[in-house]
Amino acid sequence: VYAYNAIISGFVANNLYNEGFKLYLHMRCHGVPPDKFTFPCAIKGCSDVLEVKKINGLLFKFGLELDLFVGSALVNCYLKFGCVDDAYQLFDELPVRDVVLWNAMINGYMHIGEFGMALEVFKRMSDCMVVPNNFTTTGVLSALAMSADLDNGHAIHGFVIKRGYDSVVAVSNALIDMYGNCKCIDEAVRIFELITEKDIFSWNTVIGVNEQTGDHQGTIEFFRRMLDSGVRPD
RNA sequence: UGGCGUUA
Repeated sequence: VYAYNAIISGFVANNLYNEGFKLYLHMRCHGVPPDKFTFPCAIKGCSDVLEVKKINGLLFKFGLELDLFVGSALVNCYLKFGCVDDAYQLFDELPVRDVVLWNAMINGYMHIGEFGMALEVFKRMSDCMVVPNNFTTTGVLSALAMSADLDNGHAIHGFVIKRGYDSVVAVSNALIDMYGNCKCIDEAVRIFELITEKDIFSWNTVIGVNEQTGDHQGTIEFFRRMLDSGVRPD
């Protein structure tokens, strides 16, 4: 089982979802019992909801129905396929909810365009004394960017500074996107300039934000700086 | 050997 897990995990980590899932089926065919390491990867490898439900039904047999890692993978997968009710029911049944599980709910709602629900879950999470991490923060900021919600965006920005997440590139990138979509171009660019290690997301986002203003010269200038910085355009 | 995040 250890060997199967290692290879399945390798496949899904490299986006070879079908290969990963096929290997999971292969191990089942050969009577190798899967464990709590197998399922999160196998779930990620599922390409349709029926396979996910099949695995979900199997969990009881292995006593893994309350495993947080398996549960998070399921919640994530259900929301990816738009099965909000299944995801919520699972979330509700898990007795212990860690930050990753909350994140899976928030980002799942975001993924299907339910920005209001994403924000609701975020608030509930804080009520439950679970501290949002930088994954949570990037997800919520992205939801606020999509809904151009500057008020909540400002509030989250304050939280980001309080917790020191402003040193995390992905968080800064999400802030740039949020301010950009809220038409606060100067603030977006200010945050961009503060990033010490600008990545491909930083450049793409700031270029997109700047271009919205119709300032083509500025956009070209950002692009030139991007090339100079050694980040390859994609 | 395991689950969640930012642009397009």
